[in-house]
Amino acid sequence: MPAPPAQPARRGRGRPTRPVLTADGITAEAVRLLEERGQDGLTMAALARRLGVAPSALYNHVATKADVLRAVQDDVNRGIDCSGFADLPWDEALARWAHSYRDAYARHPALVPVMAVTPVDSAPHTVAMYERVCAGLLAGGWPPHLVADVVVAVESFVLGSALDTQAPADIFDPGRLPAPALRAATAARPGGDTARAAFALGLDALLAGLRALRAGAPG
Amino acid sequence: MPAPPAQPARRGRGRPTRPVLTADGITAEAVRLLEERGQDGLTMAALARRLGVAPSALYNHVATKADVLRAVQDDVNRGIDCSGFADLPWDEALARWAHSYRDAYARHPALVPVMAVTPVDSAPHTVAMYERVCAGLLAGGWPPHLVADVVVAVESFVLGSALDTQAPADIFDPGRLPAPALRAATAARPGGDTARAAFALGLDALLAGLRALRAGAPG
DNA sequence: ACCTGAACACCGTTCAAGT
DNA sequence: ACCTGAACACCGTTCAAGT
Repeated sequence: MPAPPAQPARRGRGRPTRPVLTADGITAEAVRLLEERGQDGLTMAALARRLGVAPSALYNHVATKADVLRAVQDDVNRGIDCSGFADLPWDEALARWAHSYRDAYARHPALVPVMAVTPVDSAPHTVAMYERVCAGLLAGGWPPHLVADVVVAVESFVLGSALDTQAPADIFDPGRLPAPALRAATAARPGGDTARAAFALGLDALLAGLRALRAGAPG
Repeated sequence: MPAPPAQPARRGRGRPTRPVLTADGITAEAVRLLEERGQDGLTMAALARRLGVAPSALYNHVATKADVLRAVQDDVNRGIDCSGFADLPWDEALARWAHSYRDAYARHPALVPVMAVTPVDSAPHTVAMYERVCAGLLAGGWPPHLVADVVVAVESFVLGSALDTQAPADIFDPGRLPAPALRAATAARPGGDTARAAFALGLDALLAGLRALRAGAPG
């Protein structure tokens, strides 16, 4: 959190008597901006305006906008629930983690491509998350050489599902094109939160398959 | 394909004697540009330059850049292999489709967010793809009310996996942060194409789970 | 060291003018 | 109808000048 300066800082146009910005304060404001205004709303200019500062001032604390996104991502990962890996069976822990992970990125879909590609190095909360997940899978008897693949597979499904939450409800409407099977399938689909239903079905299937795979391994 | 004009068109600065551009020609060039220069390389200015035209000329044929991306996406979907749904068991067809789908979007990761969110309406190849997939699942005995969820679940995994192919090899390196389980898991991971290994494991698990679910349904 | 303000090289998009 | 070229309202980023 950006500790509010005891005295109102910065008047003139030189160096302020006390720093106005901190890297953490920039990150916190970026998270808020992303939540309120979405992907396109997070610009360096908008971020600076909300911090009461000229855009160029940000560059004293971050190197690039990608830097800001990485910090925001680590902050989002801080909120993902890994608690199950401490005391639940690995599959139940994985289910809890996957749900929490999906929900977090459904709130921040712009971060999905960032998360899929950004090295974990120097992102402390992200490393802590993976550490708990890997420890839980190892404790659950998964052979070490498969653990990373299991994590990546579940994560790929989670991030794809997070993107899917952004799809409009009528995404599968074929318009005036002929598509009887597609029409039948969408017509038979129950109403409600369809993205959540697809996620639940897929996660159940994925976990059932992983259980079967795990049962075939020693340990 | 943009049929090359029989005579060199366009000299002066008024209306050309023959149209220089077509919507299909713009799409074809956009696909090439995206493959050669990647996401950031696909700008309206670069597209216009390669077509020998001023950027504003594009707007006589497409309404927005998002329009171009939608057309590119439908063109990419044209290349996805749905052949299995005609004569293979549904699970084998789904596996073939998923592999082809993942490979196509691994080549065009910038389209992943587009694909996840864009309505299928007026995208003929995309509608044709979903039609074959749904028909195959219905023919395989899936209850109609589950078909769309199965499609979306597999698709979410595929698109997440396509993004994962863009991750650097050392994405899980925790740097100097303490993370023994994460280190053990990454150290035990065999070399080679790790993204493909994770995709194969996840797809196997997902399909095994879907088979079990399908076996519990009538048909 | 850390801010401001001007500047740079871009974006996507609009629109009057030309044929 | 379909092009050009100028223009608009943006981007992210750099940098000299100020304290």
